[in-house]
Amino acid sequence: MRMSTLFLRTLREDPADAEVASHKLLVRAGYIRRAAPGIYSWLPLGLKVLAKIEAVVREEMDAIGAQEVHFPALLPKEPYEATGRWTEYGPNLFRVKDRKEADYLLAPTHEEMFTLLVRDLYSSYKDLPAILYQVQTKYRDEARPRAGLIRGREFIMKDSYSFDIDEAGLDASYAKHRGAYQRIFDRLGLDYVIVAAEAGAMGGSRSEEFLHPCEIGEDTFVRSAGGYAANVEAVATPVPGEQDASGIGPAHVEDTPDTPTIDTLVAAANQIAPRQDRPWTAADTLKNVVVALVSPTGERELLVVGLPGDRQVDAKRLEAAVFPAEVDQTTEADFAAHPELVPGYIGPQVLGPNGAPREEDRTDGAGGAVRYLLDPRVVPGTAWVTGANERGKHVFDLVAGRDFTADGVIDVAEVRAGDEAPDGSGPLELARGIEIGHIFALGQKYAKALELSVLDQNGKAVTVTMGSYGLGVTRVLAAIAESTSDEKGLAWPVPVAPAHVHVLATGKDPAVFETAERLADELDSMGVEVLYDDRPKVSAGVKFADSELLGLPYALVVGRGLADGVVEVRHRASGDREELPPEQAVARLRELLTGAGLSLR
RNA sequence: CGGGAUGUGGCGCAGGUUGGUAGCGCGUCCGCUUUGGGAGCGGAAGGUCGCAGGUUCAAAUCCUGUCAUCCCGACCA
Repeated sequence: MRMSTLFLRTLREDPADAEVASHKLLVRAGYIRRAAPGIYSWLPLGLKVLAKIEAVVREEMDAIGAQEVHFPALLPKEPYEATGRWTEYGPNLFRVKDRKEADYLLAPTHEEMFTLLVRDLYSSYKDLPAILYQVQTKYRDEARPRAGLIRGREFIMKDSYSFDIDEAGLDASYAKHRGAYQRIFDRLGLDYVIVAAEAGAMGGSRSEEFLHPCEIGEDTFVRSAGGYAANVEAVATPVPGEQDASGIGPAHVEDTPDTPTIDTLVAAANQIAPRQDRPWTAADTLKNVVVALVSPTGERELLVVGLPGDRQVDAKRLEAAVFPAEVDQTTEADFAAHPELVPGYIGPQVLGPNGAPREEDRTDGAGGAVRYLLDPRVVPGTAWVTGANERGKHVFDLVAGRDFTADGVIDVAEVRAGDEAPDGSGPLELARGIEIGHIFALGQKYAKALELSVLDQNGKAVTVTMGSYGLGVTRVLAAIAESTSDEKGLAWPVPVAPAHVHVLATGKDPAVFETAERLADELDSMGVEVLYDDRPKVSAGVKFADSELLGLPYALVVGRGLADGVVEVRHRASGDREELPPEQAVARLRELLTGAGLSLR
């Protein structure tokens, strides 16, 4: 490639709408351009990188026996109605109508299509196992696209699907994918952790996420020194043993005027009913948080979550826990429908099984007691200070199991650094990451919904067991850019760089250009991908700056040193420079690239 | 959905209170000079000032509405 004819314009200034490094630099360096919010056009250099990443992905997928297919991005709604996702996916689904007003969608993922394809073509256990995949553009109408390619509304994903006769087969397919993903990210030079995740939206039984640890990541995950790692949405709180409450006196109501918050309550408790052994703390209180849930069919229901007062409800954990219902803000009307909920003084005595009988046929959330779910820490025998359902009053020594019960358990309290790992492997630390891959053991949800079964050895129909495995190709590209770039620009690792060596001819001496061109040809003939900056009348400073912005792993500078018989080899990532005679420089580059795993002629 | 900010040549921005010829930097084009760290000088092209109404002799500027974009938030009764 020659810079003089390459379709490229670099920008000196950051685009105004970019916040994160990968976004700013990919736009400035002319790899991508914004077409609409969260939607990007790909320019020549960007496409080269994309192709490199896709090639690695394809090689490793093919290596586990997966076969590539390609579905349309534009699909009819029927298959998605069959699985319920036409509604479950909610506003995140791009919906379109054709001229006959028929509903279509831009696929956010393709479980349905793969399932139907296999159902149509396969009918025997002898056909299984099978793994199919595609590299396809996906569409999700994100509420808030951000950070350039990291959270876009259009993005490229490799999605694959495994089809097995039983759980053991699924386990094998799952393990194959896990291994393939590890090899892919290793080859791409992208740091990652594998964390336990919430199967949530895909309705599976178990799943793991591949996260690239990164400050600007949107996923919070935890890990312990002992090796436990999980998405914060999937952390299971260790359940303490039941307490012996026999020594705790009966619950008693106290006047606690003007204590609508946990802080004011704790202060009042220490005034009104001080403990002998230690002061009251927020952890002694039972906070009851009202949330409104909206089911996919639009039914609204109130839910009260009871949790220790020193913890807050984690919105993402809550969303994951109540899926497919959505969490909505509570309104005046919600409270009007439930006069027993006294804001600031809500207590378990009127909630769930402790409250009024349910009127199950009501769908507006009114009538009967509000459903009540407890944090796992609130085990039977624990005593709490909590609301007395009357303005200005709280109840003390209210014992779980003795004085109240709940409809169930919900593990949605915030996870904090220092919390114990559920497997006892030590305290947790919190970190952020970019989700670059997600593997799901789906089970039979889609196979059942779409009636995918095969005949087994006995001629009996058996529902197929599936897995689905996503890998965000464009997001991986952004993650690599994010983690390898510096203040000067991009700095691609060899396996994904749009080209390997940036040959720069600096100066105006014709000998410089002749030598540069000859060296570029030499490199090219041994299989090195070369970007040659042959632009005349462009100053050395501009070429250096562009070269650093574009971020090829190595630069070969032919310029003023040529008079002394040397050229310069520059290492983009480290900034190292070496001066060598031209022929040695070529040999040196060959050595460097071979060392980076490239096979050259 | 809530809050905040912003919409002015390809990109980044000023101008707006005080209404009166639409400006600067980068980029692009032409000429000359320059050429190892985003060059200099001279010339040039390129803009319905987001959109729609309104006020006014006159609107980028004031008023109303609307659309869009970006950032933060989303529970903590």
